[in-house]
Amino acid sequence: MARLPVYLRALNSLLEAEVRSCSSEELATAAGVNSAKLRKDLSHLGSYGTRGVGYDVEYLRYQISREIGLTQDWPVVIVGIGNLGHALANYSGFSSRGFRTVALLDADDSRTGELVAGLKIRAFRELTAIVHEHGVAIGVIATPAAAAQSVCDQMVSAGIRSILNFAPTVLTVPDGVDVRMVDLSSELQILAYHEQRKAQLQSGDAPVVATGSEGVA
Amino acid sequence: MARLPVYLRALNSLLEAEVRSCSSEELATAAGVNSAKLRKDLSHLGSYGTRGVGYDVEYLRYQISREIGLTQDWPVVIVGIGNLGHALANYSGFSSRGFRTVALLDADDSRTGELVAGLKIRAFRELTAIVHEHGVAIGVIATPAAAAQSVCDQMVSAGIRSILNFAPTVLTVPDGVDVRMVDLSSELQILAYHEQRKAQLQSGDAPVVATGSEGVA
DNA sequence: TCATGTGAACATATTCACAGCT
DNA sequence: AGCTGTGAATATGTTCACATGA
Repeated sequence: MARLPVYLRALNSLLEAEVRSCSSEELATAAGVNSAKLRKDLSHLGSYGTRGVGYDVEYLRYQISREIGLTQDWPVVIVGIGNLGHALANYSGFSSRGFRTVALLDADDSRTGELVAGLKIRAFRELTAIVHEHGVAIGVIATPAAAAQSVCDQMVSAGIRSILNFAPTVLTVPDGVDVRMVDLSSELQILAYHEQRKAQLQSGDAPVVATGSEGVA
Repeated sequence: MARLPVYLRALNSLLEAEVRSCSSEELATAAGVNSAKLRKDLSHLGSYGTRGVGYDVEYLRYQISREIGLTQDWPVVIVGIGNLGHALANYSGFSSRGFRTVALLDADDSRTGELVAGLKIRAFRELTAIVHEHGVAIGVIATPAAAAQSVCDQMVSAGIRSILNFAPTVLTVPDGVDVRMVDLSSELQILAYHEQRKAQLQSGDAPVVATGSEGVA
């Protein structure tokens, strides 16, 4: 189900190109997946295609939006307005998809009142009041790692049950709370791992199984 | 293998807490995974544990670092110095793990020379020269979606074979080039999906299979 | 005739449970 | 006695290939 947003984006760009209808093959190519996988994914939502024809782009786009829950409004709070929090607050991809940033919070009171992306930074202690006032269900953590678990705990007691965590630390949460972690450094590490493999192959090394330090025996 | 960075982070925090040795159970808890999975993952790298005892934290940390390729230096270029590129340039999690940002590039020439995170922004056209000069193998794309494919193509022809893409668009690359995509808005959408499910369950709705529009029959 | 939707085959990933080593 | 490393069992995900229906 993590692929639905990708399909949605592909459908949006087809719509921009004024494509009205498409086959699973076309949409799969645009989304960068195999067409059988796309059809199986879509068949879980219902039968929104027409055999022999394909999918109606606009109709399918609406159905996927509805399935994801984008037909409703999602108020979001962002905690930790450093460089990353700043970037997230300004990120247009959130607001354009039904996510509405209702507050920016920072533990550093000297920053309270500072204007970022059209919103005034508020004190972290206002969290609970803001969550209740706006019915916030999703919280974004962009603090340093050391603060993240505490911020998370307070989000959970304020009633937030979905958390997007950019701090490089594992968060512990009660059952019923979802956390998604985005670790920028892990992504680079995974690339480095593959890059290293490619470099080894190219330099003609045999795939290394032994460490080279065992020798004798 | 996407979990190795997580294990590495867990080992680093154990080291900070001056823990010398740990069991698979402890490390798995710290990393937020099942202990059997952790042991199986580690066994792919080699036998770095001691039966009846556990793992030496420092030794295992080194072995994982080496496996990922963090014992070598990885020069990185970041293209697109908007809010996100700015945040990435300042992100300490990169530099602290062997990744060295050697250049910040932006297509907007009016920004050339501007100082960000201690580096001067340079013109995008310098890409190839920079890649060759520093032996850059990893490129980060933080441009708007519309520019991403073109930036990607030029990275590839400059010799970059690993790309971290923050632009919300699917990139097409030749064989042998790795792309990892980080889509901030997709992450929120996935949370919204689960949140919607939780709300439905709580309000006592039966899981909806039919659309409600078929009626008669 | 054509492309969807889907069972069946295949592949990959996770978990269990215990043999083997310290 | 205790914890790793791993085969076997299970679960999940992907791809194939074709019956089905517009």
